[in-house]
Amino acid sequence: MGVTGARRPGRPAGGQLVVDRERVLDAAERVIAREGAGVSIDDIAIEAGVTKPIVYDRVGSRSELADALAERLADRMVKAAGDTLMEGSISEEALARFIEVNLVTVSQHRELFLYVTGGSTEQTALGRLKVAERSIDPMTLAIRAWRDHFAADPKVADTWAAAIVGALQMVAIWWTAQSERPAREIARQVADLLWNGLPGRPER
Amino acid sequence: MGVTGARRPGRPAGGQLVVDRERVLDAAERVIAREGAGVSIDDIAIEAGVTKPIVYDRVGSRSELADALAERLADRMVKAAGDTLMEGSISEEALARFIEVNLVTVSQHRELFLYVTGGSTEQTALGRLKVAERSIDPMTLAIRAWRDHFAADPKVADTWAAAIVGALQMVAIWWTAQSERPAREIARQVADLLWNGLPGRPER
DNA sequence: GGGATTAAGTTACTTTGAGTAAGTAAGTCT
DNA sequence: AGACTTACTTACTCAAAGTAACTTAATCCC
Repeated sequence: MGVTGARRPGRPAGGQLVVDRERVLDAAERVIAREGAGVSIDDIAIEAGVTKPIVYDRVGSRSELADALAERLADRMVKAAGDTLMEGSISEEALARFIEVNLVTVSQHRELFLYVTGGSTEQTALGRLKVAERSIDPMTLAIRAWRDHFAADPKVADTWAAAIVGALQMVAIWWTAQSERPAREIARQVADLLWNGLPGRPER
Repeated sequence: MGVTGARRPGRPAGGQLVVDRERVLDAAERVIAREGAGVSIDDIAIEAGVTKPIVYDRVGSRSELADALAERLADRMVKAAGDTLMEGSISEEALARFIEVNLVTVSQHRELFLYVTGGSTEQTALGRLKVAERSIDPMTLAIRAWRDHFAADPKVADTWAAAIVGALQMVAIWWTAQSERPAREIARQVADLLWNGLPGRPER
Protein backbone atom coordinates (compact mmCIF):
# COMPACT_ATOMS: atom_id res chain seq x y z
CA MET A 1 0.00 0.00 0.00
CA GLY A 2 1.10 3.50 -0.83
CA VAL A 3 3.79 4.50 1.59
CA THR A 4 5.70 7.44 0.18
CA GLY A 5 4.42 9.68 -2.54
CA ALA A 6 2.19 7.08 -4.03
CA ARG A 7 0.30 9.90 -5.67
CA ARG A 8 1.27 13.40 -6.69
CA PRO A 9 -0.62 16.42 -5.45
CA GLY A 10 -3.55 17.46 -7.58
CA ARG A 11 -6.56 15.68 -8.84
CA PRO A 12 -5.72 12.12 -9.83
CA ALA A 13 -6.28 10.94 -13.39
CA GLY A 14 -9.72 9.54 -14.02
CA GLY A 15 -11.61 12.16 -12.11
CA GLN A 16 -13.15 9.65 -9.77
CA LEU A 17 -12.91 9.50 -5.99
CA VAL A 18 -9.95 7.35 -5.05
CA VAL A 19 -11.83 6.00 -2.04
CA ASP A 20 -15.37 6.52 -0.91
CA ARG A 21 -16.56 6.56 2.67
CA GLU A 22 -17.09 2.83 2.82
CA ARG A 23 -13.57 2.07 1.64
CA VAL A 24 -12.16 4.34 4.32
CA LEU A 25 -14.20 2.59 6.98
CA ASP A 26 -13.11 -0.78 5.62
CA ALA A 27 -9.50 0.34 5.82
CA ALA A 28 -10.03 1.57 9.37
CA GLU A 29 -11.41 -1.79 10.41
CA ARG A 30 -8.53 -3.60 8.78
CA VAL A 31 -5.80 -1.56 10.37
CA ILE A 32 -7.50 -1.58 13.78
CA ALA A 33 -7.84 -5.36 13.62
CA ARG A 34 -4.19 -5.66 12.67
CA GLU A 35 -2.52 -3.01 14.81
CA GLY A 36 -4.89 -2.61 17.71
CA ALA A 37 -7.15 0.12 18.99
CA GLY A 38 -4.32 2.65 19.31
CA VAL A 39 -4.07 3.48 15.63
CA SER A 40 -3.96 7.09 14.47
CA ILE A 41 -5.94 8.74 11.72
CA ASP A 42 -2.74 8.81 9.70
CA ASP A 43 -2.43 5.05 10.01
CA ILE A 44 -5.95 4.66 8.73
CA ALA A 45 -5.32 7.07 5.87
CA ILE A 46 -2.23 5.16 4.81
CA GLU A 47 -4.10 1.87 4.97
CA ALA A 48 -6.73 3.39 2.72
CA GLY A 49 -3.97 4.48 0.32
CA VAL A 50 -4.68 8.13 0.82
CA THR A 51 -3.76 11.04 3.10
CA LYS A 52 -5.29 12.35 6.28
CA PRO A 53 -7.44 15.20 4.95
CA ILE A 54 -9.26 12.71 2.76
CA VAL A 55 -10.24 10.72 5.81
CA TYR A 56 -11.58 13.90 7.35
CA ASP A 57 -13.44 14.70 4.17
CA ARG A 58 -15.03 11.27 3.92
CA VAL A 59 -15.93 10.48 7.50
CA GLY A 60 -15.20 13.51 9.67
CA SER A 61 -13.49 13.76 13.02
CA ARG A 62 -12.14 10.92 15.05
CA SER A 63 -15.28 10.63 17.16
CA GLU A 64 -17.45 10.59 14.06
CA LEU A 65 -15.24 7.82 12.75
CA ALA A 66 -15.73 5.90 15.97
CA ASP A 67 -19.48 6.43 15.70
CA ALA A 68 -19.54 5.16 12.14
CA LEU A 69 -17.54 2.09 13.06
CA ALA A 70 -19.78 1.53 16.05
CA GLU A 71 -22.83 1.55 13.83
CA ARG A 72 -21.29 -0.98 11.51
CA LEU A 73 -20.25 -3.21 14.37
CA ALA A 74 -23.63 -3.01 16.05
CA ASP A 75 -25.39 -3.76 12.79
CA ARG A 76 -23.12 -6.70 12.20
CA MET A 77 -23.90 -8.03 15.65
CA VAL A 78 -27.60 -7.59 15.16
CA LYS A 79 -27.34 -9.39 11.86
CA ALA A 80 -25.22 -12.16 13.34
CA ALA A 81 -27.71 -12.61 16.13
CA GLY A 82 -30.24 -12.98 13.34
CA ASP A 83 -33.42 -14.66 14.32
CA THR A 84 -32.24 -16.03 17.62
CA LEU A 85 -34.48 -13.46 19.23
CA MET A 86 -37.82 -13.56 17.47
CA GLU A 87 -40.59 -11.66 19.12
CA GLY A 88 -43.09 -13.61 21.09
CA SER A 89 -41.11 -16.80 21.17
CA ILE A 90 -38.14 -16.24 23.42
CA SER A 91 -36.85 -19.12 25.46
CA GLU A 92 -33.88 -19.54 27.72
CA GLU A 93 -32.21 -21.59 25.01
CA ALA A 94 -32.76 -18.87 22.43
CA LEU A 95 -31.39 -16.30 24.84
CA ALA A 96 -28.28 -18.39 25.42
CA ARG A 97 -27.71 -18.69 21.70
CA PHE A 98 -28.17 -14.96 21.29
CA ILE A 99 -25.62 -14.27 24.00
CA GLU A 100 -23.17 -16.76 22.60
CA VAL A 101 -23.35 -15.14 19.18
CA ASN A 102 -22.74 -11.81 20.84
CA LEU A 103 -19.66 -13.09 22.64
CA VAL A 104 -18.21 -14.70 19.57
CA THR A 105 -18.84 -11.65 17.44
CA VAL A 106 -17.16 -9.37 19.93
CA SER A 107 -14.19 -11.68 20.23
CA GLN A 108 -13.88 -11.72 16.45
CA HIS A 109 -13.83 -7.93 16.37
CA ARG A 110 -12.07 -7.44 19.66
CA GLU A 111 -9.85 -4.48 18.80
CA LEU A 112 -12.59 -2.76 16.88
CA PHE A 113 -14.87 -3.17 19.85
CA LEU A 114 -12.25 -1.60 22.11
CA TYR A 115 -11.72 1.22 19.64
CA VAL A 116 -15.36 2.21 19.49
CA THR A 117 -16.06 1.81 23.18
CA GLY A 118 -12.89 3.48 24.40
CA GLY A 119 -12.90 6.19 21.81
CA SER A 120 -14.04 9.48 23.18
CA THR A 121 -12.62 10.37 26.61
CA GLU A 122 -14.95 13.33 26.91
CA GLN A 123 -17.74 13.99 24.47
CA THR A 124 -20.94 14.73 26.30
CA ALA A 125 -21.00 11.28 27.86
CA LEU A 126 -23.26 10.31 25.03
CA GLY A 127 -20.00 9.49 23.32
CA ARG A 128 -19.77 6.33 25.26
CA LEU A 129 -23.46 5.64 24.86
CA LYS A 130 -23.48 6.10 21.11
CA VAL A 131 -21.95 2.70 20.81
CA ALA A 132 -24.47 0.99 22.96
CA GLU A 133 -27.43 2.95 21.66
CA ARG A 134 -27.60 1.06 18.44
CA SER A 135 -27.76 -2.15 20.40
CA ILE A 136 -30.04 -0.84 23.09
CA ASP A 137 -32.72 0.47 20.77
CA PRO A 138 -33.58 -2.80 19.04
CA MET A 139 -33.43 -4.60 22.32
CA THR A 140 -35.80 -2.09 23.88
CA LEU A 141 -38.25 -2.75 21.08
CA ALA A 142 -37.90 -6.49 21.42
CA ILE A 143 -38.44 -6.44 25.16
CA ARG A 144 -41.35 -4.06 24.92
CA ALA A 145 -43.06 -6.16 22.29
CA TRP A 146 -42.43 -9.29 24.23
CA ARG A 147 -43.76 -7.85 27.49
CA ASP A 148 -46.80 -6.51 25.68
CA HIS A 149 -47.40 -9.96 24.36
CA PHE A 150 -47.60 -11.19 27.94
CA ALA A 151 -49.62 -8.25 29.10
CA ALA A 152 -46.72 -7.33 31.34
CA ASP A 153 -45.84 -3.71 31.98
CA PRO A 154 -43.58 -2.61 29.10
CA LYS A 155 -42.28 0.43 30.98
CA VAL A 156 -39.22 -1.43 32.10
CA ALA A 157 -38.07 -2.09 28.56
CA ASP A 158 -35.53 0.67 28.14
CA THR A 159 -33.96 0.18 31.53
CA TRP A 160 -33.75 -3.53 30.99
CA ALA A 161 -32.27 -3.07 27.55
CA ALA A 162 -29.52 -0.84 28.94
CA ALA A 163 -28.81 -3.34 31.68
CA ILE A 164 -28.63 -6.28 29.31
CA VAL A 165 -26.44 -4.52 26.78
CA GLY A 166 -24.13 -3.42 29.58
CA ALA A 167 -23.95 -6.91 30.96
CA LEU A 168 -23.16 -8.38 27.56
CA GLN A 169 -20.48 -5.80 26.84
CA MET A 170 -18.75 -6.26 30.15
CA VAL A 171 -18.89 -10.03 29.99
CA ALA A 172 -17.48 -9.88 26.48
CA ILE A 173 -14.51 -7.76 27.49
CA TRP A 174 -13.94 -9.75 30.65
CA TRP A 175 -14.14 -13.02 28.81
CA THR A 176 -11.83 -12.07 25.93
CA ALA A 177 -9.29 -10.81 28.45
CA GLN A 178 -8.94 -14.21 30.08
CA SER A 179 -10.60 -16.45 27.57
CA GLU A 180 -10.02 -19.96 28.66
CA ARG A 181 -13.58 -21.14 28.97
CA PRO A 182 -15.70 -21.80 25.90
CA ALA A 183 -18.17 -19.14 24.80
CA ARG A 184 -21.05 -21.53 25.12
CA GLU A 185 -20.45 -22.09 28.81
CA ILE A 186 -20.25 -18.38 29.56
CA ALA A 187 -23.32 -17.68 27.44
CA ARG A 188 -25.31 -20.30 29.30
CA GLN A 189 -24.37 -18.81 32.62
CA VAL A 190 -25.37 -15.31 31.58
CA ALA A 191 -28.61 -16.61 30.11
CA ASP A 192 -29.29 -18.40 33.39
CA LEU A 193 -28.86 -15.15 35.28
CA LEU A 194 -30.99 -13.10 32.92
CA TRP A 195 -33.68 -15.69 32.56
CA ASN A 196 -34.02 -17.08 36.06
CA GLY A 197 -32.65 -14.29 38.18
CA LEU A 198 -30.15 -14.35 40.99
CA PRO A 199 -32.00 -16.73 43.31
CA GLY A 200 -32.66 -19.14 40.49
CA ARG A 201 -36.02 -20.57 39.60
CA PRO A 202 -37.46 -23.27 41.78
CA GLU A 203 -37.55 -26.45 39.73
CA ARG A 204 -40.80 -26.67 37.98
CA MET B 1 -4.44 28.49 43.53
CA GLY B 2 -1.06 29.03 41.98
CA VAL B 3 -1.53 30.29 38.49
CA THR B 4 1.67 32.01 37.35
CA GLY B 5 5.03 31.53 38.95
CA ALA B 6 3.63 30.72 42.33
CA ARG B 7 6.92 29.15 43.15
CA ARG B 8 10.44 29.73 41.96
CA PRO B 9 12.53 26.94 40.52
CA GLY B 10 14.53 24.96 43.00
CA ARG B 11 13.70 23.18 46.19
CA PRO B 12 11.06 25.09 48.14
CA ALA B 13 11.79 26.30 51.65
CA GLY B 14 10.83 23.86 54.34
CA GLY B 15 12.28 20.78 52.72
CA GLN B 16 8.97 18.96 52.73
CA LEU B 17 7.02 17.63 49.77
CA VAL B 18 4.64 20.31 48.57
CA VAL B 19 2.05 17.68 47.73
CA ASP B 20 2.02 13.96 48.28
CA ARG B 21 0.34 11.39 46.07
CA GLU B 22 -2.99 11.64 47.84
CA ARG B 23 -3.15 15.42 47.42
CA VAL B 24 -2.47 15.06 43.72
CA LEU B 25 -5.26 12.53 43.38
CA ASP B 26 -7.57 14.78 45.38
CA ALA B 27 -6.75 17.65 43.05
CA ALA B 28 -7.36 15.44 40.04
CA GLU B 29 -10.80 14.52 41.33
CA ARG B 30 -11.65 18.12 42.03
CA VAL B 31 -10.67 19.43 38.64
CA ILE B 32 -12.30 16.51 36.82
CA ALA B 33 -15.52 17.11 38.75
CA ARG B 34 -15.38 20.79 37.89
CA GLU B 35 -14.11 20.80 34.30
CA GLY B 36 -15.14 17.43 33.01
CA ALA B 37 -13.34 14.30 31.91
CA GLY B 38 -11.34 16.10 29.24
CA VAL B 39 -8.81 17.67 31.59
CA SER B 40 -5.10 17.46 30.87
CA ILE B 41 -2.28 16.51 33.19
CA ASP B 42 -1.33 20.18 33.21
CA ASP B 43 -4.77 21.13 34.47
CA ILE B 44 -4.42 18.64 37.27
CA ALA B 45 -0.94 19.87 38.14
CA ILE B 46 -2.16 23.46 38.33
CA GLU B 47 -5.08 22.46 40.52
CA ALA B 48 -2.62 20.72 42.81
CA GLY B 49 -0.55 23.93 42.90
CA VAL B 50 2.40 22.33 41.24
CA THR B 51 3.81 21.55 37.78
CA LYS B 52 3.46 18.61 35.49
CA PRO B 53 6.66 16.68 36.26
CA ILE B 54 5.59 16.52 39.88
CA VAL B 55 2.38 14.78 38.88
CA TYR B 56 4.43 12.27 36.92
CA ASP B 57 6.70 11.80 39.90
CA ARG B 58 3.86 11.24 42.33
CA VAL B 59 1.43 9.10 40.35
CA GLY B 60 3.00 8.18 37.01
CA SER B 61 1.56 8.23 33.53
CA ARG B 62 -1.93 9.19 32.56
CA SER B 63 -3.16 5.61 32.55
CA GLU B 64 -1.65 4.99 35.97
CA LEU B 65 -3.47 8.08 37.15
CA ALA B 66 -6.71 6.72 35.76
CA ASP B 67 -6.09 3.41 37.47
CA ALA B 68 -5.46 5.09 40.80
CA LEU B 69 -8.62 7.16 40.49
CA ALA B 70 -10.54 4.06 39.47
CA GLU B 71 -9.43 2.27 42.61
CA ARG B 72 -10.52 5.15 44.77
CA LEU B 73 -13.88 5.40 43.06
CA ALA B 74 -14.51 1.68 43.25
CA ASP B 75 -13.58 1.63 46.92
CA ARG B 76 -15.86 4.54 47.57
CA MET B 77 -18.71 2.76 45.85
CA VAL B 78 -18.11 -0.42 47.76
CA LYS B 79 -18.06 1.60 50.95
CA ALA B 80 -21.20 3.51 50.03
CA ALA B 81 -22.97 0.27 49.25
CA GLY B 82 -21.93 -0.72 52.74
CA ASP B 83 -24.01 -3.40 54.31
CA THR B 84 -26.83 -3.37 51.83
CA LEU B 85 -25.46 -6.66 50.60
CA MET B 86 -24.74 -8.83 53.60
CA GLU B 87 -23.91 -12.41 52.86
CA GLY B 88 -26.62 -14.96 53.34
CA SER B 89 -29.43 -12.48 53.67
CA ILE B 90 -30.02 -10.97 50.26
CA SER B 91 -33.52 -10.01 49.26
CA GLU B 92 -34.94 -8.22 46.28
CA GLU B 93 -35.38 -5.14 48.44
CA ALA B 94 -31.76 -5.22 49.56
CA LEU B 95 -30.66 -5.64 45.96
CA ALA B 96 -32.73 -2.65 44.91
CA ARG B 97 -31.19 -0.52 47.64
CA PHE B 98 -27.72 -1.66 46.62
CA ILE B 99 -28.38 -0.71 43.01
CA GLU B 100 -29.85 2.63 43.97
CA VAL B 101 -26.78 3.49 46.02
CA ASN B 102 -24.69 2.54 43.03
CA LEU B 103 -26.64 4.80 40.73
CA VAL B 104 -26.53 7.73 43.08
CA THR B 105 -22.83 7.33 43.73
CA VAL B 106 -22.05 7.23 40.03
CA SER B 107 -24.19 10.27 39.38
CA GLN B 108 -22.36 12.11 42.15
CA HIS B 109 -19.03 11.30 40.55
CA ARG B 110 -20.22 11.36 37.00
CA GLU B 111 -17.24 13.00 35.31
CA LEU B 112 -14.78 11.00 37.34
CA PHE B 113 -16.58 7.86 36.30
CA LEU B 114 -16.32 8.87 32.67
CA TYR B 115 -12.67 9.76 33.08
CA VAL B 116 -11.69 6.39 34.46
CA THR B 117 -13.85 4.31 32.15
CA GLY B 118 -13.12 6.23 28.98
CA GLY B 119 -9.48 6.78 29.67
CA SER B 120 -7.24 4.50 27.73
CA THR B 121 -8.14 4.01 24.04
CA GLU B 122 -5.63 1.22 23.79
CA GLN B 123 -3.97 -0.32 26.79
CA THR B 124 -4.13 -4.07 26.59
CA ALA B 125 -7.90 -4.06 26.93
CA LEU B 126 -7.37 -4.51 30.61
CA GLY B 127 -7.52 -0.75 30.67
CA ARG B 128 -11.24 -0.82 30.52
CA LEU B 129 -11.42 -3.76 32.87
CA LYS B 130 -9.20 -2.26 35.53
CA VAL B 131 -12.07 -0.06 36.55
CA ALA B 132 -14.54 -2.84 36.83
CA GLU B 133 -12.18 -5.34 38.36
CA ARG B 134 -12.21 -3.75 41.72
CA SER B 135 -15.99 -3.97 41.74
CA ILE B 136 -16.18 -7.40 40.19
CA ASP B 137 -13.93 -9.09 42.70
CA PRO B 138 -15.96 -8.35 45.83
CA MET B 139 -19.14 -9.16 43.98
CA THR B 140 -17.73 -12.49 42.87
CA LEU B 141 -16.99 -13.32 46.48
CA ALA B 142 -20.44 -12.25 47.61
CA ILE B 143 -22.20 -14.28 44.97
CA ARG B 144 -20.05 -17.31 45.57
CA ALA B 145 -20.65 -17.21 49.30
CA TRP B 146 -24.33 -16.69 48.77
CA ARG B 147 -24.65 -19.57 46.32
CA ASP B 148 -22.63 -21.81 48.61
CA HIS B 149 -25.04 -20.97 51.37
CA PHE B 150 -27.85 -22.33 49.23
CA ALA B 151 -25.84 -25.32 48.05
CA ALA B 152 -26.10 -23.91 44.54
CA ASP B 153 -23.23 -24.26 42.13
CA PRO B 154 -20.84 -21.34 42.81
CA LYS B 155 -19.05 -21.72 39.47
CA VAL B 156 -21.18 -19.03 37.91
CA ALA B 157 -20.04 -16.40 40.40
CA ASP B 158 -17.38 -14.63 38.33
CA THR B 159 -19.44 -14.57 35.17
CA TRP B 160 -22.44 -13.25 37.03
CA ALA B 161 -20.35 -10.65 38.79
CA ALA B 162 -19.03 -9.35 35.48
CA ALA B 163 -22.52 -9.28 34.04
CA ILE B 164 -23.97 -7.43 37.01
CA VAL B 165 -21.19 -4.87 37.18
CA GLY B 166 -21.54 -4.27 33.46
CA ALA B 167 -25.27 -3.87 33.76
CA LEU B 168 -24.91 -1.41 36.61
CA GLN B 169 -22.29 0.64 34.79
CA MET B 170 -24.28 0.87 31.61
CA VAL B 171 -27.50 1.72 33.38
CA ALA B 172 -25.67 4.38 35.35
CA ILE B 173 -24.28 6.08 32.24
CA TRP B 174 -27.55 5.75 30.39
CA TRP B 175 -29.52 7.10 33.31
CA THR B 176 -27.28 10.08 34.02
CA ALA B 177 -27.36 11.00 30.35
CA GLN B 178 -31.11 11.43 30.37
CA SER B 179 -31.87 11.54 34.05
CA GLU B 180 -35.48 12.41 34.36
CA ARG B 181 -36.70 9.47 36.32
CA PRO B 182 -35.80 9.02 39.96
CA ALA B 183 -32.96 6.68 40.88
CA ARG B 184 -35.24 4.58 43.00
CA GLU B 185 -37.51 3.72 40.10
CA ILE B 186 -34.61 2.70 37.88
CA ALA B 187 -33.02 0.72 40.69
CA ARG B 188 -36.23 -1.18 41.29
CA GLN B 189 -36.51 -2.08 37.63
CA VAL B 190 -32.96 -3.38 37.47
CA ALA B 191 -33.45 -5.30 40.68
CA ASP B 192 -36.58 -6.80 39.22
CA LEU B 193 -34.64 -8.01 36.21
CA LEU B 194 -31.73 -9.38 38.19
CA TRP B 195 -33.88 -10.99 40.82
CA ASN B 196 -36.78 -12.40 38.86
CA GLY B 197 -35.31 -12.74 35.39
CA LEU B 198 -36.67 -11.70 32.05
CA PRO B 199 -39.89 -13.70 32.11
CA GLY B 200 -40.69 -12.54 35.60
CA ARG B 201 -41.54 -14.77 38.50
CA PRO B 202 -44.98 -16.32 38.59
CA GLU B 203 -46.83 -14.80 41.51
CA ARG B 204 -46.28 -16.88 44.55
C1' DG C 1 31.14 27.04 59.13
C1' DG C 2 31.89 25.77 54.24
C1' DG C 3 31.96 22.72 50.20
C1' DA C 4 29.89 18.13 48.17
C1' DT C 5 25.68 15.70 47.78
C1' DT C 6 20.89 14.92 47.73
C1' DA C 7 16.02 16.42 47.48
C1' DA C 8 12.31 18.88 45.48
C1' DG C 9 10.96 21.91 42.72
C1' DT C 10 10.62 24.68 37.87
C1' DT C 11 11.41 25.87 32.99
C1' DA C 12 12.01 24.38 28.52
C1' DC C 13 12.19 20.94 25.41
C1' DT C 14 10.80 16.79 22.20
C1' DT C 15 7.35 14.03 20.18
C1' DT C 16 2.99 12.57 18.63
C1' DG C 17 -1.39 13.09 16.89
C1' DA C 18 -5.72 15.78 15.75
C1' DG C 19 -7.33 18.95 12.79
C1' DT C 20 -6.75 22.67 8.98
C1' DA C 21 -4.88 25.83 5.36
C1' DA C 22 -2.78 26.38 1.29
C1' DG C 23 -1.15 24.60 -2.96
C1' DT C 24 -1.45 21.65 -7.35
C1' DA C 25 -3.10 19.02 -11.13
C1' DA C 26 -7.01 16.96 -13.70
C1' DG C 27 -11.38 17.31 -15.25
C1' DT C 28 -15.63 20.27 -16.81
C1' DC C 29 -18.16 24.01 -18.66
C1' DT C 30 -18.96 27.82 -21.91
C1' DA D 1 -8.74 28.27 -24.66
C1' DG D 2 -9.46 30.07 -20.40
C1' DA D 3 -12.36 30.15 -15.87
C1' DC D 4 -14.02 27.24 -12.52
C1' DT D 5 -14.53 23.10 -9.90
C1' DT D 6 -12.96 18.70 -8.00
C1' DA D 7 -9.92 15.72 -5.66
C1' DC D 8 -6.05 15.14 -4.18
C1' DT D 9 -1.26 16.43 -1.65
C1' DT D 10 2.07 18.90 1.24
C1' DA D 11 2.86 21.64 5.00
C1' DC D 12 1.30 23.84 8.67
C1' DT D 13 -0.86 24.91 13.66
C1' DC D 14 -2.09 23.56 18.14
C1' DA D 15 -2.57 20.84 22.27
C1' DA D 16 -1.16 17.47 25.26
C1' DA D 17 1.94 13.53 26.93
C1' DG D 18 6.12 12.72 28.55
C1' DT D 19 11.19 13.96 29.55
C1' DA D 20 15.68 16.55 30.03
C1' DA D 21 18.08 20.06 31.94
C1' DC D 22 18.47 23.44 35.21
C1' DT D 23 17.86 25.82 40.04
C1' DT D 24 17.63 26.28 44.77
C1' DA D 25 17.11 24.44 49.73
C1' DA D 26 18.38 21.16 52.97
C1' DT D 27 21.54 17.94 54.78
C1' DC D 28 25.81 15.58 55.50
C1' DC D 29 30.60 15.44 56.72
C1' DC D 30 34.85 17.06 58.31
